[in-house]
Amino acid sequence: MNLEGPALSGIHPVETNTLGKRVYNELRNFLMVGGVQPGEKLTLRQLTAAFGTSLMPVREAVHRLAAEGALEVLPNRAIRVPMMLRTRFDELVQLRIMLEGLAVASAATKISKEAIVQLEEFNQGFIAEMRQPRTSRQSFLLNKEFHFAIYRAAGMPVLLGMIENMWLQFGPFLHFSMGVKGRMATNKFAPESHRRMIQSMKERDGEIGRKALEDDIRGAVELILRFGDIPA
Amino acid sequence: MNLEGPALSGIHPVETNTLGKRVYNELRNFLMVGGVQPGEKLTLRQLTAAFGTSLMPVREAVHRLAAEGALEVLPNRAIRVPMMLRTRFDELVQLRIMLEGLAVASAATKISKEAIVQLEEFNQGFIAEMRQPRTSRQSFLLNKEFHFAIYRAAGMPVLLGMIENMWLQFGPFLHFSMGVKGRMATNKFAPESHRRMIQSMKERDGEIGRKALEDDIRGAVELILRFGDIPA
DNA sequence: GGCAGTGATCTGTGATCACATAGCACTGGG
DNA sequence: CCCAGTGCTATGTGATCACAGATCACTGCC
Repeated sequence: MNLEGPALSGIHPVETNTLGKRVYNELRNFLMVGGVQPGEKLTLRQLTAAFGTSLMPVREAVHRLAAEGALEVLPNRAIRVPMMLRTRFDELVQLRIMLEGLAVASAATKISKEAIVQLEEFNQGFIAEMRQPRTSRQSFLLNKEFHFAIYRAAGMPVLLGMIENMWLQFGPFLHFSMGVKGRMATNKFAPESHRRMIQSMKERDGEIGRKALEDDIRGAVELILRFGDIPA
Repeated sequence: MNLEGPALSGIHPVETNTLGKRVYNELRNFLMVGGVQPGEKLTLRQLTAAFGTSLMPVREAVHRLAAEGALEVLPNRAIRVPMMLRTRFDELVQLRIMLEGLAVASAATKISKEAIVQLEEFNQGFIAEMRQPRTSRQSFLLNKEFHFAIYRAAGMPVLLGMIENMWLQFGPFLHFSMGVKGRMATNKFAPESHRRMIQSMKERDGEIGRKALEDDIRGAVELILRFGDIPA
């Protein structure tokens, strides 16, 4: 059997082997898009039933998410989604602006031309999706892909992990604005700040990109604060 | 039995209940002080033997440390301490300066007078310890306590967790400089920058503190680069 | 002599069982 | 009517067993 050449063009890397990781990824995505309410309690056995596995993979996934701050184990050993307090929200916003700002600035100095083209495609898709009256989860995903395409280009893997972590912890806040009031009225100025970020990449000017990103985040934050009713 | 009053003055909170957490803490400290060599492989069963428990608590601790970037699970599912490459080292330094700089600046605006007094005590102890010819692990611990007393005063719990994580990932680098060349020749200028950090707290000037911290870190970094021989 | 094939051994993963404890509805005395 | 006491249920934690896959030394054919 010839293992070289085009015969293998249709082969994909195996779909994330270990069961624990699959549970982790699904639960993670579920949290990141605001699938559960802050303060809501989860139980291992309830999750095992949902995923159809045994306790073990769920235990691993939950513990890992707890280590990342996306879940919380109370002194009672009960598991819940962290409460969303205003102080925590403000801290997360401040950290996001700092961390993602650094990533944008770093990316501006080293992103490839091909990646910039891809950025423009993501943003086109994002804009098209936002024109639809009924903003869907798709717009969220496209927005996320746009942002992380930049962050990946920064070439700072540790920072990238931190930023993923921030988005993860931010997820439950989205529930407040998106879940309650139907799908969130997406930030109207996002395409504009995205355009400025792309422009900064072309001009290799990190500080312009950093400012555009800050505006992008603050735009979303304003919406959350307006619609979200976050407890003090 | 009267549970109020001074009868309970000698009671301490129970020593970190769950077995998994104890293993996690011990392994964590071991890694943070550079107890294992970068690239060294670990096995669960070897650790279970060392800790005297069953596989379960060790599995939990190892997975958590892997989630935090202090350990690494290879595609072979083997577990090892991450390799210490120069690019990663530089990234960690950059992030430490940014994150810990923010913490210092934030602490300067809100730290209490009592905490400042405690800072001076830590630094006195640190200086005294450094005068000893044979610099021990004690000086490392006092230095750590000094830094984290400031970071805790910043009142930013999420940031605090990130910084702990950075120190954890930094640990194996210390092995290079401390383990190989005997105990590291501690940064001679550390007391000076510590003094400047204390001064900035008193004057409520975050930017002075941030600069002092950066000098402190860069001083240590220079030592590591000089003695450590970190692979490219 | 080099190397594919093979078997034993070791390692991480997943399932199942056992257990201490938290949570809670119920009850009976005040 | 309130509340301490009590037993039941559910939950997270830890131990043990089973298993697939990786690693590696060995072997025997080319």
